[in-house]
Amino acid sequence: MSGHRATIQDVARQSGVSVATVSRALRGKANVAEETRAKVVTVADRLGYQPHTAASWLASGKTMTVGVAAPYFDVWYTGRVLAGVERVLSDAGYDLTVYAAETAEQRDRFAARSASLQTRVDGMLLVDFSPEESQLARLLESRITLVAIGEHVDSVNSLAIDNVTAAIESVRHLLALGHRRIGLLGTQDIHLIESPALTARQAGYSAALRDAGIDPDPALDIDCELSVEGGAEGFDRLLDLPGHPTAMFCLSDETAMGAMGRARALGVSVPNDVSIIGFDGHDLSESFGLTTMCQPARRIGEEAAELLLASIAEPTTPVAHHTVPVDLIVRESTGPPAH
Amino acid sequence: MSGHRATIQDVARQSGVSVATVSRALRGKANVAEETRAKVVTVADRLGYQPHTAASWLASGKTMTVGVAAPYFDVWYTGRVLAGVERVLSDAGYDLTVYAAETAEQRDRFAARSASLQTRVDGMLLVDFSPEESQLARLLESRITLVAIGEHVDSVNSLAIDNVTAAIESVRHLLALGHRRIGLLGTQDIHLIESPALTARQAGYSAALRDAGIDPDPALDIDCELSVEGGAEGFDRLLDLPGHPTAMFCLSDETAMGAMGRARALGVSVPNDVSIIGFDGHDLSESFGLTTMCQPARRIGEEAAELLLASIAEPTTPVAHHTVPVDLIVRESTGPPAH
DNA sequence: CTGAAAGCGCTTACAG
DNA sequence: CTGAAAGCGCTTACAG
Repeated sequence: MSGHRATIQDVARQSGVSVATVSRALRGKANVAEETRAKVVTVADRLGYQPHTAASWLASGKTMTVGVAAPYFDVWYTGRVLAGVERVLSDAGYDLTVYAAETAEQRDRFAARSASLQTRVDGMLLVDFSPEESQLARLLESRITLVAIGEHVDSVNSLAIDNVTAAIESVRHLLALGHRRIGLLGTQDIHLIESPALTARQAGYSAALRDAGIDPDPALDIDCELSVEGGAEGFDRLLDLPGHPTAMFCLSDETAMGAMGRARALGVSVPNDVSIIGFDGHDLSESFGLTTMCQPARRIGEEAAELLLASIAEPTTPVAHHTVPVDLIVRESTGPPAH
Repeated sequence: MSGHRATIQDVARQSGVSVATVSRALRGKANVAEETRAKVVTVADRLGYQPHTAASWLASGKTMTVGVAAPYFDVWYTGRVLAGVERVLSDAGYDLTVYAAETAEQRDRFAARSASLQTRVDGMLLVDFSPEESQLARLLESRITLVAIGEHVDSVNSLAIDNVTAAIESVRHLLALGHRRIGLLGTQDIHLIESPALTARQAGYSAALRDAGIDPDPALDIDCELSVEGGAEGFDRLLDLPGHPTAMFCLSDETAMGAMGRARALGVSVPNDVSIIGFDGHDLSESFGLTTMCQPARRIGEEAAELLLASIAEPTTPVAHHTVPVDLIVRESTGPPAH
């Protein structure tokens, strides 16, 4: 009414019952006379009453909030996962609080807050965030319900693709076309933050080559940023190499499309002069004619959120690691090497 | 220690002071003996004490959390804005809670929660979310500190580009090249949720045409989705038209790139057969050689967050509307019509 | 500089 | 089915 928030006291007073009854009535608990409930609801509506968030949290111990720690909210993969997570959570009545966790410092700060996060969220999603031992220890100690996305973390529920196998399959596609010198683009975060997902893809790349009797050439490992710009820059670096590769395996589609854009600008023909393969299944990969290893990012977000909700509801469920299938989509950006 | 969270009581007991002093010491308030503070900090560290989130909120009235309501977290623009917002907020010690607000129903649900949001966040960012009258009323009534991004909302601080002028400039570029039949792609959300930003761009499109003595042809207004897929579909629809346009103004870069991808697949030459211009300045627009109206999405997010923090700190500041400049970048996707 | 006390606004056994 | 009361864990005037 008159400018200030209505409290449960106001509702109680105006409906002539106790605050305990108001609480029960409004939260749909049993043991409230239908008549009483109707009266309380009417008054609450009229006053525009909604419970004080912090007061409910404090009294009930539940926050109806889930946190998600992820790197780079402006990257396609993260955005997709986030959209999936958000849909499932909001359907279930949960709010979503986001935490940037790309740099080592951010991750540390995040883990250091574990104790207070425990009282801030009911559960936490970790996207491409493989905590260091000390970070994991804090997180586990705080007993926050956790689900890891994109990486298998010991003693934590997780949902991820098999990056090694996916990378092997990608590189084998290039090998089968006849390529022998295959570059690797986008390994910067392997060195910067030891991203396990990327490290696994790198391992798959090496394994596939070795399996074909080829020794991975360190000179072909380009540690450019995993981004459009990084891909463009990496493409240049790879082209400058004496005896440049005839194919490039890019660790993300954004990197791959950056490389293709650079090729277009330079008049380098894809795939005739150089084949390019990406990783993600980005919306735009089809428009680019990009061959890519498709992962269902949005679905991953949804499933992870469902897993988290289930494990919030049933905290004793044993830890499980789920693997999500991927799918190689061959398009025009890959072909046999020239001559 | 022994499995359970340490409370301020534990710290008080073990450091031999009152909880009031612990609170002051840990929150860096003045009027605490340096010696006392040191002791308290030591004990708190040893116990891994961190304040209970809800208890602080309830007692202090501050949540150190900001909310952002935005449509489509997996769209480039939203992701960029979000990344900018996140950076500024986390630097300032604020958390970020996200609310999806794309459908009319989501927006309604969101506005209906105003009273509880007031106790959940210290301020709120509204991205491309021009509330209906009743929604705005609730929001204002709840006295949440608001900043609108992308659209000017009456009686709310805002930060936006000038969509009308930007669209006029885009279309004039095509007119100057000699185009007379210019299609418009991506107007679906104008009809679905009356997106004011898109409506403004549409208005600019019409104004530029009329100004050149051309009557906008409703048949050239394609209400496809503002997305890669939508662009591809819209491209087909436009091409199927008898006497199809020689140029297409796409309301987002994703739409434009979807259209370009379709052109590539069909063997339609851009810009020789048809010119395409986008809107956004998407990372990949350069790789595509796409002419586009560039808006500094990340910067917009950062500035809006700064604005919000300032107005949380100084709630009495008068309402202001800020306009952010845009920049037309001409690339290869636009050229003179073939005739 | 420090402590005792009130208060923030709910939820939840516990009685009845 | 309902109410009185304790308790959730802090912060913040108010005294001293």
